[in-house]
Amino acid sequence: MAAARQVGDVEIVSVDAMQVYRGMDIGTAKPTPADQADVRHHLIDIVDPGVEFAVAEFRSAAREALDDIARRDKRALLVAGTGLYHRVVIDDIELPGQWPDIRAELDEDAGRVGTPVLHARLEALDPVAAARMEPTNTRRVVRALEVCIGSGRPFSSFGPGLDVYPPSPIAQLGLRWPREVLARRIERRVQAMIDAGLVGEVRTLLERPIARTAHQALGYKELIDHVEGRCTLDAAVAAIVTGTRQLAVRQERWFRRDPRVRWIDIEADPVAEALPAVLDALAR
RNA sequence: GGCGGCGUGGCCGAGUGGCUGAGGCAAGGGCCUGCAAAGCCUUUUACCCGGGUUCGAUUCCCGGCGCCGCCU
Repeated sequence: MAAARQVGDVEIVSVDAMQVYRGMDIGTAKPTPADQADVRHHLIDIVDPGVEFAVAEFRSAAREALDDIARRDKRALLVAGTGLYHRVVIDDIELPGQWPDIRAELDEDAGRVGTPVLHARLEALDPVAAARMEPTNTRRVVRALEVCIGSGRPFSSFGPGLDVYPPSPIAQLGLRWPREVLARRIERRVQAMIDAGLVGEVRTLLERPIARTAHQALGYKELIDHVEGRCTLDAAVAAIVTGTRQLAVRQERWFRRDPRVRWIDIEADPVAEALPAVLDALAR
C-alpha cells in the first residue's frame, strides 16, 4: 500500500488462494475497504465460497487482470501468499487439464487399496513422475495418474516443471522476519482477528454451502470445528496460531527455492525497511 | 494426619527385568505442475531423587520429594 500510494500508477494484484472468496474477509486478512478504495486491487472477492476454485481458474482471472492493467497503462504490483498460484501466473506453467471421472475412480482406489499401490501403477506409466513423489502422497500420486490416463501422455512430459526458474522481467522481493518475531506477530494477529469478529464471520459463512477449498482455509476450518461444537474456542485459536506459524515457514521455504527472489530481512518495520527496495523495483 | 494412585523426551501419552525405548502434538530440515491457508517425507530430545534386589532396572523392593483423589 505504501509503495502504491507513493508511485501512483500502480495497482495491486492479490495472488492469494483465499482472498478470492467473498465473505472471507477477517480471516484472510484482506485489505480494508478504505485501502481498496485508495488503491485499486484485483483478484479479491471474485468468487463465492460455495464455488470450487483452483489454480487454473485463478490463472485465467490473473491474466485478465494483468491485461486490463496493461491496457490502461498502469503497472501491477503482485502480492503473493500462495506460492503455486504465483508461479503459475508469472511463469507460463503448462497445466495438464482435468479428468474428473478418472480422478473419482482413483480417489476411491486410493482409499481401498492404499496409495502405494497406485504409486506402483504410476511407476509403470510414468517412472519419472513416480520417482519425483513419495508413494504415500495421495494427492500427488492420484493427480499424476489422472493426467497419465486421461491425457494418454506421461505426467512428467508436461512443461519443464516447477524446479526450473527461467529468467523473468518481473522483479521479486521477499520479506523475511526472524522466526521468533514472526511467532509473536502471528499470535497477536490471530487474537486481533478474533477481536475483530472472526467467529461471527465464520457463522455467517456457514449459512450457505462452502466448497472444499474455501472450507479448508486456515482460521476457518478450526473455527468451524469450534462453532459446530467439536472444540473450545481456546483450542481453535491455538490451532490457528500454530497453523499460521507453520504456513509461514512453508511459504518461506517455497519462495526460498526461487533463485530470482531478492530477500529483505526485516528487523522491526516492514514499511520503512522494504519500501526503498520496492520503489526501486518499480522504478525500472 | 490416614489411605490410594501417579511421577516417561518441549507437551500429551503407551509400555517393558535385558532384544536400546508405541504413538500423537510441538520444534528443526525437506518436497510440491488443478483441493496449495492443502497434501506429503524426514530428524532430534526420556524414564523424579537416593538406596537395595539382580549378571542386568525405566520396569521389582525400601526411603525421600512432588502432584492428584478420597477420608479425618
